[in-house]
Amino acid sequence: MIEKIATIEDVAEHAGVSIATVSRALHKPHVVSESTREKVQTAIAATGYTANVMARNLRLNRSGMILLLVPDIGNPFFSEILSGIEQGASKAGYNVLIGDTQNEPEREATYAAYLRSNQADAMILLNGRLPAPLANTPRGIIPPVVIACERIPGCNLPTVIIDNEKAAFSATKHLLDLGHSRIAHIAGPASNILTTDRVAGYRRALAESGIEANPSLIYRGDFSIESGISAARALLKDSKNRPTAFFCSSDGMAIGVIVAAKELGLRVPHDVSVVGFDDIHLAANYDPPLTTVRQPRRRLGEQAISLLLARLDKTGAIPGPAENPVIVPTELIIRQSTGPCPA
Amino acid sequence: MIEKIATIEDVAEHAGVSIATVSRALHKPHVVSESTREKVQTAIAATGYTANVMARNLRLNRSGMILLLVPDIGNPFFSEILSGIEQGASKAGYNVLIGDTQNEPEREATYAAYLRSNQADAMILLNGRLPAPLANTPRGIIPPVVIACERIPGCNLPTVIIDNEKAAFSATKHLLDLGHSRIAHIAGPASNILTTDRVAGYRRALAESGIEANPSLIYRGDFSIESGISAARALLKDSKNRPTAFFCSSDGMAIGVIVAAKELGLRVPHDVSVVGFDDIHLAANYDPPLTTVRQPRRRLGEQAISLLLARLDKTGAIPGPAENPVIVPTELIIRQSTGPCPA
DNA sequence: ATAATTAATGAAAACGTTTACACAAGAGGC
DNA sequence: GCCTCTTGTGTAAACGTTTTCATTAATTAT
Repeated sequence: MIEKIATIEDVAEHAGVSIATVSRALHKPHVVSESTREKVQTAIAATGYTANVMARNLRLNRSGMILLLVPDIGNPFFSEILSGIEQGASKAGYNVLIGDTQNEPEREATYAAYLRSNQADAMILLNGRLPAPLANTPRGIIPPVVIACERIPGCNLPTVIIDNEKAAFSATKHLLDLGHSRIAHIAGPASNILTTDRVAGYRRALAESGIEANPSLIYRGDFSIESGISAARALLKDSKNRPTAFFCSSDGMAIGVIVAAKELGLRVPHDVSVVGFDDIHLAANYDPPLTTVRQPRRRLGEQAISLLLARLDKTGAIPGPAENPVIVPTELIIRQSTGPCPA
Repeated sequence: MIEKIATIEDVAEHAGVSIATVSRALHKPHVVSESTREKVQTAIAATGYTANVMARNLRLNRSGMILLLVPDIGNPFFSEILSGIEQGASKAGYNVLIGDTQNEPEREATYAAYLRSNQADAMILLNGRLPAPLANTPRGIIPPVVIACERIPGCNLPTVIIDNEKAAFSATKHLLDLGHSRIAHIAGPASNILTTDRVAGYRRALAESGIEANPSLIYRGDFSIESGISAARALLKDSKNRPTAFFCSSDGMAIGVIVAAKELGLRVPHDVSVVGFDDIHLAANYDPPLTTVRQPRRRLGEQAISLLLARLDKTGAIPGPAENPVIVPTELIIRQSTGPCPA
């Protein structure tokens, strides 16, 4: 007994109509008479017909797929953004295909080619870099791409981000207000625009308090717990003029700093204050609960998908980037990892 | 200037050959003469041709898509499994489409329908439940589906899991060996087979030590930190005969227990020992570092995809579940959240 | 009554591929 | 010189849809 999947032709035959009528009964019911509509319905039930989406998409010249490029799907930071995107996409009848690029330009290029090969209708970039095939798009043609999380300088595609400079400023300001002056900054990777923006905010806050930024207090990590640990170990070694506070560019690195501080017998926040970035779920339940900059991750995803859907709707119209980039607000969440500067 | 994407026909014309030859030059190079192969190559370069994957897939009657059903993509537990799957899949030329079911049977059914509608060639289930459309597959027809993480009783599809009973046994045994006898168990949701298996392992360990399991020491959570907190609050309230140790069915709940214990001024492990499950990345860096059962998540994913690929290869052959289920070994990682029972 | 409109349907083209089949030309064996 | 093989290529059918266009029947307007 061979499994034969029913096609539209089987349905047509069973209902005694043409395949065109079956198709219309499904997609433009108002244009087909009630009696035949019923016949088609029973035929569909009888044959167990399910439309072949691939054939449909080929005809319609769309894939129904939105490609999402993320640097690392394992990072919980991205999963909530993803969730916001997924929800908006599926409401609009799209599926979200996740491309885990692992920060490799090669993989980015491979995925970006999906746009050309009709495997995806549009793309959202969370990776902060324009894939090669996209970079040399002919002038005047705007690809269906939205950038989220990290702005890409010199690229005027629709973008939704947070104000990293401002967020870093307020985090640093919080530490200054607590009386700290030796404030270290554990930054992200150098290649990252995030890093530049946050360092700038950190610097501005110090400057406004009349403090000259000390380059030896800026350390470069990679957002991971481990990089936070090693940064803190290095910075806290010299017990004489060690920093009394850390502003970290991710919650992971902040946790790393706390781990290292405890290792050295330092209490947080009594001896050392620590501010993170992102407000991952665990931040509230770490010991001590983390003071951090909350990124509205779900909102970020929602905004990104809605920008993209708008772009896909206007078939030929200029997708006016009226206010580009879209900026979603952050919030400094003060918990118990920060306290007054020790005497 | 209208953007016109080159088709195989454009290439054929440009090279002065038929479209059949172009197709062959691409997929069966040995069968076409060297000179035309070169002509085709230059034509491709000149036109900027990229094959339309959708058309190709329609013709070949495949989608190149593997559907992965997960209950919650936001859970970091799944992301490493995903990573293992993704790697194997992309090596075999497949893409992985993630279906976040949010534990809703409706969404599971919607996604499972992708198999019928040719949007996916195969499916991997991490959600521990057979989607409705799959449940009534005609006898004798084995759908291209692999189950991972949670076995589904009465379902003999290829499965790859850990031995939950045994893992729970060894975790509980570890606590017994430390002298604990009032050992609480924070279990997972009742609907979950995991829960049953782990409770059984917990019970067996107690029984082997001649301890009768006390039903009031078994609490039901949902794997979240929050549920761990409320379970521990309830169990630790009665300071008289409170448990001295907790075996938790997830690291999240274990962290919750620790949060609650600290809240009450109890020290871990001095006053209370805690064992988790999963060994998520943070477990090693929590305070204290968590004793936990390590699940080889990447291996789990790799095994699942390799089972699936094997199934997809043998076109009609019986995918002999020679050893079904495949069991990947777990490991008890002893860190500092467990210690001897207080006097 | 007849012309003009509307409503419902079917035939066939199209989407961009892959591949079964047919065919032509050249190579080799007798 | 003829038959057979091999090699390379083209023609056309198929994959399962949607949609344009034409056709018929039924309704309305004149």
